[in-house]
Amino acid sequence: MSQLRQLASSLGLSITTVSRALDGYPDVAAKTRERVQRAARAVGYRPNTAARSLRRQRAEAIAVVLPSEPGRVGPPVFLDMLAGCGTRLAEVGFDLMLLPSVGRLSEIDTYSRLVDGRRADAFIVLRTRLEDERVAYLQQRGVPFVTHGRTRRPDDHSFIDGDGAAGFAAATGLLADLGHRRIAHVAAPQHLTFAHLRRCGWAAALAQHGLPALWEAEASPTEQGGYEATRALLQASETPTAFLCATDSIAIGALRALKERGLRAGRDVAVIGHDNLPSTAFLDPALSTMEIDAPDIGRELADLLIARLGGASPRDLQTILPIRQVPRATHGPRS
Amino acid sequence: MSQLRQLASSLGLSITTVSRALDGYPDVAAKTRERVQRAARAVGYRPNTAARSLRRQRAEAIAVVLPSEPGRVGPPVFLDMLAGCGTRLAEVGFDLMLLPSVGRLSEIDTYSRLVDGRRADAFIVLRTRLEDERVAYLQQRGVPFVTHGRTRRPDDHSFIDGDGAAGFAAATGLLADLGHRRIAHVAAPQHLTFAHLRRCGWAAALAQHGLPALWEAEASPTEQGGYEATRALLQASETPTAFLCATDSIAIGALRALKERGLRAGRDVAVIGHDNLPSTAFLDPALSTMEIDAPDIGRELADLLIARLGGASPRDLQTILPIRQVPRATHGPRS
DNA sequence: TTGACTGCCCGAAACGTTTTGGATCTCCTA
DNA sequence: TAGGAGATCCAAAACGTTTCGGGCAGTCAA
Repeated sequence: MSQLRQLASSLGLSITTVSRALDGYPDVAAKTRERVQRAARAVGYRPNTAARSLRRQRAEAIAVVLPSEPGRVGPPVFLDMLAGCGTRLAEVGFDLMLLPSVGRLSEIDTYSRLVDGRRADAFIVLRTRLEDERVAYLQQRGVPFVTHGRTRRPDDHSFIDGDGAAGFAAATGLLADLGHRRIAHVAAPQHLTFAHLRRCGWAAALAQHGLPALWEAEASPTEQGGYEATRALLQASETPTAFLCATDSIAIGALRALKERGLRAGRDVAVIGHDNLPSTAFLDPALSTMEIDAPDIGRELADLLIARLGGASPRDLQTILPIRQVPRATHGPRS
Repeated sequence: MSQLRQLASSLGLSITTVSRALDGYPDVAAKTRERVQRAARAVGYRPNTAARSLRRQRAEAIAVVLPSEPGRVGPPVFLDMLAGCGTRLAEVGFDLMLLPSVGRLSEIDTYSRLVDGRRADAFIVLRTRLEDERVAYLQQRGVPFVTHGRTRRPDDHSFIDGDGAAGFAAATGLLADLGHRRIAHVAAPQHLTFAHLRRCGWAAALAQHGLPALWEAEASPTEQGGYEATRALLQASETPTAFLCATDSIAIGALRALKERGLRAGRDVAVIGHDNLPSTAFLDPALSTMEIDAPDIGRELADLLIARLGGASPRDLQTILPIRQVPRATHGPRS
């Protein structure tokens, strides 16, 4: 016998009344409601999720499809963000589903499985790309979603993002003010929006300062990628005096490549990263970096999603968070 | 109208037959089955998850409750592991749910919500503790689960774990063979099983080599923790010549503390970590470390879970994976 | 006294599947 | 030709909730 039926008969009430009492409907006597709630708590009653979502026509779940680029899944900070996001979602009764997808092809397949099977009510899209087929798919299907990062046309969807362009422009300006004239950018793959925007910030600031954008390399977003790209940049006849790296992982690889050339970061050459990975403060020299200036971006992401599910328009749910510079020892005075 | 009903009527069949055809029952004519499958593929039919799991009495989902210790959620490698695990689980039709839990109290609460609401069919328990109430709860409720890491009495449940004791014993032996006589251990919190076992390995190897276990500190498993603990160890009148760290994060903090004292890792003093974090190969000097020697531990974890759901006994589902030493530049010849 | 209204409660339908327990038809054997 | 054995198929029940559409007293105003 179903739990609810059991509870109802033990109270001498109908399942209707018990259900309504627990859901807080007004047409239940206050006394009855209290009696029901007490009894429910006593036996530890929880409605069966499948039955409830079948009847209610929603899954009470949010899906995150992990974009599995070759190598690493994503920056470690994803896990913290998802934790914060899940905590907030739990407050309003939603659970978080984590779906890894292997190939590029299976990515949309995973989405459609979740949408068609009504397994998820909304989506979180990570690592957005300039042209993002996931966004296109969800828009076409009319499923609510929020992206972490923008796309080329961010106007028509809800997103949360750091102001990478401003952050990288500021860092570039900082380097220029220190006297650097040959400022290189070690970029992440440009189809990723965050990488594109960071590069834009760098390029814009160079133009503003009348400096040439001659030194630039695209790296896979790993230490190895940063290492290789930096070595390539050091082949030039005139080598850069500053290396603005798209991520801290890239910067760590860059530091290694520079040291192998006998260049001391923070003295002979400047290096700045982005993400403020936990380890960067303990490197020697400590890495100058930057980070999104928000206490809990996962929670903010969840808030956007909740508002979206509540019917708010995507246009009103677009958050760009400021970037905070974290100057340490590697952006050094020099040139 | 339900999708299934629609599909059935468009084919001139009953929903029973369509359902059975898709599920591969033998009492459907081969011709009919093929016709049904083709039609289902054409319209992109997917059974409604809620309805299916209501009827089938299982959620087709596995839950991971993230233990949120203060500070960081867990080692970044968790995300990769979960991705591998989810990929394997998806192959047999299970989805992965990620549930962050805030306080210690809400942890069991989260478990019971999922169990009572039949939201998950099985659990993955991360960061096991010597005395683990989560394990006790799941055992008492009779819910299948697999832990990542052992408990004090691992015999009665299924787990996957690295052989931390052997790995740390081997590393200690390596240091002893290099001539180190004062080998310190910078431990992680000892209520965590992995930390306990690593410390056991260190202590056992010291005893075997007739060396004293005099230098030891417990650190929170972060760079900051390693930094502080190492500084404390350096206060001793006779300071250690080798620092065996429970994790790479701790080791990175240790490296910093040592450098501040003018001690060069790999020359004046030896440091070894564990986890082989992506950045450790690019540090200068590159960190000597170790790691679990398995291509995809997440997938193996999923395999255990699948076997467990298939009815296998927990005793037959216990995997201890070997640890591979990753010697680099910091375990240096010296003493 | 009657009718409308309110406060509280309940029976039954509905959600979209899976599965039980036959029903029908054909073919084969005795 | 009867009857049994297979091969296909299907109607209806079931899963455990939520919610629609009343029903029944009691109260209040006319």
